[in-house]
Amino acid sequence: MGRPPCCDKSNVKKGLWSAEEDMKLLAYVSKHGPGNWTATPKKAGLKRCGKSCRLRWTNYLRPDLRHESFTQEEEQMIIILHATIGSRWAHIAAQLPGRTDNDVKNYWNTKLRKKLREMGIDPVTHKPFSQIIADYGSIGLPRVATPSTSRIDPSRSQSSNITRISCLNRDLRNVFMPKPPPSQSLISNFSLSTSMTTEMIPTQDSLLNNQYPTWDLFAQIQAIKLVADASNSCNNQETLQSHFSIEGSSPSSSSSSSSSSSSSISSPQHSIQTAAYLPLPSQPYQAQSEDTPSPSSFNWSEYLSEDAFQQDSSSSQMQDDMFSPIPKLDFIGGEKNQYCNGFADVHGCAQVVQGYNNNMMVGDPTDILGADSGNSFVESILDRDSEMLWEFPDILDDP
DNA sequence: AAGCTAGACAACCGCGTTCCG
DNA sequence: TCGGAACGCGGTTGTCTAGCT
Repeated sequence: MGRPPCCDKSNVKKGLWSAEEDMKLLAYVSKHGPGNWTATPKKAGLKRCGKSCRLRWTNYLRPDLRHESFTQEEEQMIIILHATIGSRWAHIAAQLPGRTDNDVKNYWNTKLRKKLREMGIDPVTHKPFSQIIADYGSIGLPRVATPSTSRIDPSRSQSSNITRISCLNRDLRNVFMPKPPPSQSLISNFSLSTSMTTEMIPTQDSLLNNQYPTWDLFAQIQAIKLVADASNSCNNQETLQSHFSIEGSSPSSSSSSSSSSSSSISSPQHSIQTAAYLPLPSQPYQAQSEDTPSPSSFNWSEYLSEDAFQQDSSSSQMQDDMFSPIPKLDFIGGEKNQYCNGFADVHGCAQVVQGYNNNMMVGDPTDILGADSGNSFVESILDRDSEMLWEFPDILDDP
């Protein structure tokens, strides 16, 4: 495809806009309104192509734009949305008043991605790196030939893992995810630990086309709004926990978890699976006290000792629900937006987000990336990871 | 002070989708 | 129904600037 006709002129100016050009465009659009961008540059007296004018207006001159830096709430929103729907910048930006897709995209690329990396979280999958490695090992993907990798020699083991990491993304993308799904974490958490074949993994398109009920894009966005609203309306963490079951970890408790060798820890995988795919409970999730065994609490020992290809009843059910051609969830059916018309529906959708909150945003979810509480957020993730690695040092080797 | 580098942000490019005659 | 134009989107590149050596 060639250049659009409007941009096919050799005398079209490119590059940064001058103040004079901005004034001309602003004056014209203010008078005539946005639209008909092909004719705009000529009528406004600009030597620009229409596309460039539209972009300038959309990304910079529009009066409803906010030009100040992103707030923590916005950061959190972006991260959650990115984990949920991937790099759909326009959709993400639509949830952030006054922000453009370009703003969000740039902010993600320059700030948030780096931030997550520094926290040890893969910005693509939103999973801790070590968990990705564990997943990678647990499914027995062909490993890169490294001469006599030792289970005992940590340095060798480490280099082996690095080797794995280096090809992990490629393998995951090419073998399991031909096209990255909206949230690779949610999909891969499920798929990589079960016997599902690649054909069973929903594609991005199928998810967005409502073939899988909990993935309706609009529903997710509504859900995210709900969570955000709830977060804002909650004055303290306890209240929030009672609403959304922020499991276990106040900032103080998260650090203590690493010192014990308890074998029962929450699995990011399991919780997210539950949040994303299990049929909806009729009641909102209840906050669990630390003494009370939680239905969603998870035992890595049991999990890891299981045959990787043997399904327990819950995961089978989960799989049934997720991949049944006819959706089983009660609220399924009808128009796209119908999914989230009522609270129950929104609540169901919100579980996707809740899963993320449970596992990623322990601590104050409204303050996940702030300098003050960032440690609790990161520590809790890394604590769980290091605990897992401590308990199962071989997990990164052959399954 | 000059050169270099990384970060931030603006703008462009290419492609897919939608609109319209 | 079809084809071209317009639009929208995501990825990429270009430019400016602050900080460092």
